[in-house]
Amino acid sequence: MEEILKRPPASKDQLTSPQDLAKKLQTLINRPFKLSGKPRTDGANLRKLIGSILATDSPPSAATSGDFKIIPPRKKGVPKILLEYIDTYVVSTGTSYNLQVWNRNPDSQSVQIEYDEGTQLNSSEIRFVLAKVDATLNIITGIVVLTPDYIVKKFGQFGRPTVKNQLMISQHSREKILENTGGLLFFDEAEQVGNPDNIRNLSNYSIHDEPTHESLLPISTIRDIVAKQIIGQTISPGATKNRGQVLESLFLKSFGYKMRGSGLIGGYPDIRNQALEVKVQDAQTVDLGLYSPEFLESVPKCGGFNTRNMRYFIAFTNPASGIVEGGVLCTGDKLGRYFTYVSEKSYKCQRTIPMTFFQGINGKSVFNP
DNA sequence: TGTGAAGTCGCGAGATAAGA
DNA sequence: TCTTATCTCGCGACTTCACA
Repeated sequence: MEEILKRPPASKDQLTSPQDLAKKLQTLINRPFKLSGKPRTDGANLRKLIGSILATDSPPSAATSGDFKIIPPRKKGVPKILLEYIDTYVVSTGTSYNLQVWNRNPDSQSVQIEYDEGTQLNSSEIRFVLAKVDATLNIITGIVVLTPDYIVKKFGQFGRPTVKNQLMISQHSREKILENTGGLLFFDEAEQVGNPDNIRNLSNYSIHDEPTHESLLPISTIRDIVAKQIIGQTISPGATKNRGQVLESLFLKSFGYKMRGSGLIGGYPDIRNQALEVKVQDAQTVDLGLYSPEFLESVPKCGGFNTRNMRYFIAFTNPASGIVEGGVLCTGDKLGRYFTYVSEKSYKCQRTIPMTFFQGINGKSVFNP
């Protein structure tokens, strides 16, 4: 993306009005836009396309570096195309579109850019540019420029922020671990929990039952089960969205739990009856979700376990074959000693927009229709 | 069944390190 | 000093789950 687009306008009043933004983007209607199937790539391509048009069609002059401050740390939540103070989104298929806004509440007055002369640009002034793409014809069929207040009035408030914690396991660390015996990095519990003989009782429990003295297995027993029954198993790379559940099923079977109903309901931890959270990972990022051992938090209905003494198994799968080649098994408190937590939580606000809304703008580029 | 919340995958881009 | 490679991490699209 052009460098000029990454700087805010020289002053707030230089921003192109949203009505004029919609007019400028009219040229994109019926323009070819091939979806790659990689969401992040498609989002970046749309941003570049919109950016290239706005950068060449009498854009605002950009502020010079000493004249403004970006307030959020690490520019978190600041719109990508700062020059026009917009974020862009691809709307493709489905019956509704899930608009996700990262690290800011679009309906708040939170300051994003502060000019030295005293004026500010805040969250509620960011404009949303949504492009409806026909996935069959591979063309842009409609553009809509929306303001946060319009979205709130028409579709309702943005939902409660969803927090997401992440952990990084570098390629180097991963390779080192896979060189260990059995490809496993294991740390025993500080104090032994449970009894190895409890495995005989597990058929009487559901994995969602609260852990008890009669159900908990020591983490060393879990290690033996992982080594013998989990490592070497295949989790199909095709099952992209439910690989965690496949791994959970493998544990369920290995522990001897009886499957009841659909069995797997997600939540934290995955296998509550063993105070065990399981993750499948073949990329560097491990998505920890709402709970992270970085922050000590008690876990409800989990026998007094907290995020630090919760047991974690992170399965390293081969990205091509899906075979579990190794992994990490330890309590939460050990994870931070060997891997890196992504600093500061990210959160997102979500707002569902029915797809019928986009059908109404077919062939048009409009502002707050 | 519809909707909001939570979870998953993994890419893009910026930062940093290594090499020429 | 410049270029290239690698690492880091922010976050977009999509899926799934929980619950009213």
